[in-house]
Amino acid sequence: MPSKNFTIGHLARETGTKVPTIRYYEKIGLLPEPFRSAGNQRLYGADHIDRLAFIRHGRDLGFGLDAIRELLSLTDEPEQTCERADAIAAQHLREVENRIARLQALKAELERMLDHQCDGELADCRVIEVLADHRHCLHSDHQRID
Amino acid sequence: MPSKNFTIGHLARETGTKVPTIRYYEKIGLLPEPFRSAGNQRLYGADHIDRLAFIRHGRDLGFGLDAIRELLSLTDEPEQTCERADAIAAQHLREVENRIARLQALKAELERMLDHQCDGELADCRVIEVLADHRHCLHSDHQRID
DNA sequence: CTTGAACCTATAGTGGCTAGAGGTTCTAGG
DNA sequence: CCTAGAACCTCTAGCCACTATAGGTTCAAG
Repeated sequence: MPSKNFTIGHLARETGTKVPTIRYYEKIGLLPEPFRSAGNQRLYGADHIDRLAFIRHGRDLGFGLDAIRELLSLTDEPEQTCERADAIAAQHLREVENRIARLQALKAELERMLDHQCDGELADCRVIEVLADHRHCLHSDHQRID
Repeated sequence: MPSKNFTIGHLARETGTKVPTIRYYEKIGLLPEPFRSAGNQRLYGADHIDRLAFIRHGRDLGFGLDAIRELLSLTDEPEQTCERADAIAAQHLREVENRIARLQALKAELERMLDHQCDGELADCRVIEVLADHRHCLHSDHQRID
């Protein structure tokens, strides 16, 4: 029987997570409900640390909670092959690459906008001008960010 | 007196915006309340098209609605210098650059994770392994994305 | 006069938390 | 044993920028 020693504050410090975030993960079923003390306070064990660290690391790598949920469920069936885990990671990599590409197009456009340093009045301001008229843009087919 | 001819659907098509988004912009005070028809339907004029196009273009370039709100208010006082508009755009450019840098670190980490193609069982899966143990990462000091 | 598209309002949901109110429990010191 | 204050509890609302749904009204064409 593993030790059930940690308070939620300990778990938070141990994993670099904020306390409300831990309760949030529990509410959405990402962390199992822990035991409670006589006074109704949550008591965690080492297995919770591991699971939460896994989640946080997934978040650090930009995975969404749904992806993390699936990756967690995969670890519960270790007889499976890597196939699904690799697919999830590869899909995420593709999304990250897409976002980088879109942000780089944005960066170029913003730099172009700022290149024309105008010290004059706002009526001649390049920034405002570009915003007011889409035709000033190189690529008018931006996709929404985020 | 300018013509007040367009329905909200026209304005939406004209600017590539969804109808509920236009109503949302009105609610948060980004678009002025338009005239209404006898039957209470919104009627827009050319000035609304310009203003909405400005907003959408700002969004395409990744500006937040607060930044756009300020840029719009600048255009109402054209005797101002470009200084503030340039500062807003420069600040946004810096944020975009930061996001690109963070995403590129992420991309490298994900590629490293997927490099080790494992056809074996999930117990040996590199993806899971890395997620389960932060020490597998090159940089353990990721900042949260978004 | 009827059909159906487009409009109206109002509310709730998205993701991933975060902040606050208002109350209880635990722990250390006196 | 008592008290102060830190840490815990639940519940609700807020963030961004929309998007979706429900349930109703108005408008244009046939």
